[in-house]
Amino acid sequence: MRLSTKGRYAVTAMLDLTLQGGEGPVTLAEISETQGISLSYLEQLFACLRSKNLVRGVRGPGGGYYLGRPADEISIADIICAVDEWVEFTRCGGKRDCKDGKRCLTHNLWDELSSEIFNFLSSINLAELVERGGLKEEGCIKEKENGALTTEQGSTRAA
Amino acid sequence: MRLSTKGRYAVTAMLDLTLQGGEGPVTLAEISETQGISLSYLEQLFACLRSKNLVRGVRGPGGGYYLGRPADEISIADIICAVDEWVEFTRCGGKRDCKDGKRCLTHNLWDELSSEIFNFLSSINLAELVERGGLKEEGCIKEKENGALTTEQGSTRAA
DNA sequence: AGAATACCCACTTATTTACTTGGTAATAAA
DNA sequence: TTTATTACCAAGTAAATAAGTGGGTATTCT
Repeated sequence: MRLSTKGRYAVTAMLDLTLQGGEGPVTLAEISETQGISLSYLEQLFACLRSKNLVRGVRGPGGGYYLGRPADEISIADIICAVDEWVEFTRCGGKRDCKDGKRCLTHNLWDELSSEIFNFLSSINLAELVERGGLKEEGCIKEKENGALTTEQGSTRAA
Repeated sequence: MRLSTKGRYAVTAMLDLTLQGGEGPVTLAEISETQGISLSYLEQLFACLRSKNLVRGVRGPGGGYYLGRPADEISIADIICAVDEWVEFTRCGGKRDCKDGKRCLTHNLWDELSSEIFNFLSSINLAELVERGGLKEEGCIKEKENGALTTEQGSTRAA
């Protein structure tokens, strides 16, 4: 499981694409400007996204990028997987001794936690995010009563 | 939001601690051996965990580490926050022009997604993980027929 | 023809991971 | 009291990754 800023960049860019996508293709230059991501880095990210058919490029003047399929068919997990490798590394998989069971247990636990997060991210798609203008609306996601939500320095958000 | 292998190491080590914790303190050497993490790297991770009172060290022969509080009061988010910095960087926070709204919108969307993941990780504690030997059991998390996740209501899982 | 765009690749730099080395401090047991 | 065992500490190195640069080529619209 891996969820780094790289994946976040990709999600942010895809959100931008979804928001502006109705009016024809969106150029990387626009996204670069809007989101403050370097153009060439965006190109690299979009090369990944394109290879997974999450976006479709159109060359020439007036060109740019479309979503590769409807926004409600692109999950956050799709995007992060495309750029983030997401390698499920269990070192015990083959080479090392894992027959005592103890090590495998914690590994299994982590693996399941990992796939749990994956399923969660898979259950959210771009259309939902954009429709709601966020996640806060009823029915989808509720804030905790303690208001433990995003802040710039969130290290004190623990329960 | 950040969820790297560093946090995974910490969670794995804490799981190991929870599993073996009943029989007195657990040494870092044991965890290092069991989990295949270098001793000094573990020391660094545990320095972070200790500073947040997630673990308690006992020096001298027969020493080692205990959990800092009951396993059902330590969430996965607690652990990851302790070692992973978890800085919520929204560049638009102050300096750059963010009045056109477009950029802020995608940033807000991401921020809320980020805190959603945070809440999810906050809702899982070590005791649950160990009790169930995993997450798949009924009662905690149910899979929908389509494979997406369901929670009791909304997405704020009962912790 | 020329400009705008995607597309491509090889490189650099900065940051983070993961590990190493070489210690000091406390404490249980010999 | 000595010694071994552990936590604790700090300053590094090495490797991986993230992020950005610079130089192109290929399409396609005007």
